[in-house]
Amino acid sequence: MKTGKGKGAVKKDTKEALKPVHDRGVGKRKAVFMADQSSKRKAKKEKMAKKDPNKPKRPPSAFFLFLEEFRNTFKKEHPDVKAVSAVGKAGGAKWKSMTPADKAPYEAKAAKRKSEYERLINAYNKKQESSADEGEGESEKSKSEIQDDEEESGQDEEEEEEDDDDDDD
DNA sequence: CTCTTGATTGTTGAG
DNA sequence: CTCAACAATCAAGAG
Repeated sequence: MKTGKGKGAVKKDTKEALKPVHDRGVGKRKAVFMADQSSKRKAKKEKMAKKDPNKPKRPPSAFFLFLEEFRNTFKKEHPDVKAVSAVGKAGGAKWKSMTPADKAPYEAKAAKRKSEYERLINAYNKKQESSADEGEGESEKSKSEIQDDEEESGQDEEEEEEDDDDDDD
């Protein structure tokens, strides 16, 4: 497999009700118009030139979560091999070997982290808003909307177990 | 930087 | 403006 930096990654519809306006026909509009327009990468570079230390890092995906565990296992079997690259390759191979059902628990956890991440981003966005407005906004007004909170509430730890063992398909 | 995959993000073109 | 889709960047782990 090519390890290009980025490969297939199509986002899912935000809403199931969202039906394709023009069928998937438009689909690869890139083939239609984007002959060799590399403006995309360029535009990014120009526009994205700011790093915010407050910006929360991305949550680990199911694969990463799996890797964490895999590293532990791999380390035991290969105490001499400390190269993360080796584990990465081995993990990737195994990951593909695993069935979606096995990945399910990891995906569930990943989804959880994503929820937390979303909340961080929310706070981060608000913060940007505040500071952007007044420059340094260490104001206390934000207490009404964003609450650091945690505890209580709701960390539901329900494991999403498939009720129906019935395999579809 | 190496290396894995996925997910989030961002830009752009079309409607 | 919004949708849709792709392209790219980034996430961690140890040397």
